[in-house]
Amino acid sequence: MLKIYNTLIRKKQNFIPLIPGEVRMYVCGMTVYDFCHLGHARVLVVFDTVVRWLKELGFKVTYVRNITDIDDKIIKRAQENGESIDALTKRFIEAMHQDAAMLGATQPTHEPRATQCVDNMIAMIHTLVQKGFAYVAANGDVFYAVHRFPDYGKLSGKSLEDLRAGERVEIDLNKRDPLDFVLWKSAKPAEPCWDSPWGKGRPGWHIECSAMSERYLGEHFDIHGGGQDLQFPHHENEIAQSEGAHDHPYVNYWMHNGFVRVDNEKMSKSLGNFFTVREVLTRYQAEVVRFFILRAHYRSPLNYSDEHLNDARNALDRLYIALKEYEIPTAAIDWKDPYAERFMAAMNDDFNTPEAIAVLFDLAAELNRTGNAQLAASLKVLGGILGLLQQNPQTYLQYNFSTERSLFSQEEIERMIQQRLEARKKRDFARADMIRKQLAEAGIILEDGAQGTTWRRQ
RNA sequence: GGCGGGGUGGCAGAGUGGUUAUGCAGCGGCCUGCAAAGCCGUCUACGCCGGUUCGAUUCCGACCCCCGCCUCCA
Repeated sequence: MLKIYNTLIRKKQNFIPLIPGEVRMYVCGMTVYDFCHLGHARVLVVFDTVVRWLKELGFKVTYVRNITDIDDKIIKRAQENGESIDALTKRFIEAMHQDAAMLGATQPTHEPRATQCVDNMIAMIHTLVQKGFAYVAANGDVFYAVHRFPDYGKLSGKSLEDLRAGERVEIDLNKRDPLDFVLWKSAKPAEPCWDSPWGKGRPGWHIECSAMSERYLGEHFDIHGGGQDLQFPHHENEIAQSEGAHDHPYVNYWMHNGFVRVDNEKMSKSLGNFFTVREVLTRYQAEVVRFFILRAHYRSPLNYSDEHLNDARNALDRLYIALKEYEIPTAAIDWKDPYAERFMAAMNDDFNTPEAIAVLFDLAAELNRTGNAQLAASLKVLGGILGLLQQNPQTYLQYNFSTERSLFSQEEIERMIQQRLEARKKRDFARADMIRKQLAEAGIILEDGAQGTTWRRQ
C-alpha cells in the first residue's frame, strides 16, 4: 500500500484516492520569465516520478501542472527587455518544455496557462465576494479577508496571531488587515488587463491555482504538490480560497519537495545563487542530473555542487557498465521477484527513491557476479520506472558534450583501438600502452573485455 | 521572536530498538602483458548530555548547531 507524507498532518498516510483507481494531481509550475534552474528541475523530476509510480500501481492519473504567464516579474522583465509579454513567455515556455523533456519529465495531462483561465478566476473571486470572504477595496483591488476563514494556517501550522507578531508585510492602506492578500489587482497603465465586475485588472497569483485546479480537476482532488516554499503563503491561500468558495475540502494530500541548496543555502532567484538547467546540461548528461535528484529523498535538502554531480555520474556509470554487455529484451516486471519487491516497498514508502536506487545497485552487483541476463532485464525495467537506464549503454558511456573538446573522432578512436590490438598481438606493449595513453589524455578510457576492447568517455 | 525540518562514516545519502544500506573515494587481494571494468575482502558513523531499556544512532527530555517559512520564490 502506498504511503504519502501529507504536509497537512505532517505524517505518512495510506494513500486512498477519492475515486478508486484514479488519481487527480496538481503541481504548481513555473512562472515563465527566466530559464529553469535546478530547483525547478527538482520539482519537475520529483513529481514526474510520483506520476510514473502512480501509473505503475495501475492508477489512471490526471496530472495538471500550470504555467503562470502573467505576474509582476513577467511584466517587469518584458519591459526591461523591451519585449512583449507574449514573446517573453513564449520563449521561456519553450525553454521550460525543452528542459523538462531533457530531464525525462513526461508532459502533464493538462498544462493550463493563467492567462487562458481568467474567466474561472473571476468566477471564483465573485463567489468569494458574495460569500463575504473577499471585499473590494477603494482602489478597485479585491482582497481575501483572511480572518473570515477559520482554518487559515492549517497547512503551514501558523496562526494569525503568530503571523501578526512576526509582521513584515508592507502596510497597504487598501487592506483591512495586513495579512489579507490580493485576488484581483486593478489595472495600471500599460499593463495587460481583463474586464471584470470590479473593473479592468488582472488576477493575483494565488487565485490562479485555485481556479485552474478546479477547472481541470474539480473542487476536491487527491494530491497537490509544489516546492516547500509554496507552503506559505501560496498553498495556505489556495486552501482559503477554494474551501471558502466551495465549503468542502480542497485537497487530500499535500506534498512538498525540499530545496536544492548551494553552499548550504537555498538556491533561489532572489539570492542569485542558481544554476540553470541548460547551463548544467552543458557539463553533465541530463540523466545524470535526474539521477542526482532521485538519489536523495524528495523531502530532504539536496546540495548542489560539481563534486556531487561527478559523484552521481560515476555512480550512474556503474549501472550502465553493468548493462553494457547485454542484449536486453523488453520484459514485464515480476513483482514477486525479491529485488522488485524491495523496489516496490521502497517506492510505496513515500517514494523512497534512494532506497529504490540502492536496489538497482544490488541488482547490478549480482548481475556483474553472475552474468545472468535476466537480472539485466530487471535492472533496466526497474530503472525505467524512475526514468533511468533507458539509453543504449554505449551511447550513454560515449556521450560527448562538444566536438571541440574531443581530440579524436569516433572513427579515429576505433582506428587507434585497432592499431593497439595489432600492437598487442605482436606483444609490442610499449606501443599499445602509448596509444592507450594518448586516448586517456583525451578522456577516452579503454576496457579490454571478453568481447574485445570497448571505450567510454571519462 | 513565532512555526517547521534537520544534524549518520573522507564525501553523498537511506534506514533501523540488538543483524551489510547504497554509491563515490581509500586500502589489500583476484583477474589483466600492464591497465580499465568487474569480483572478493577491508577501514572511517550515527551532534552533545541525561533518561527509559537486558540493549539506543533509532524512543523520551534538556542543550548546542544548521536550514527553511513568517515578503516574491520550486
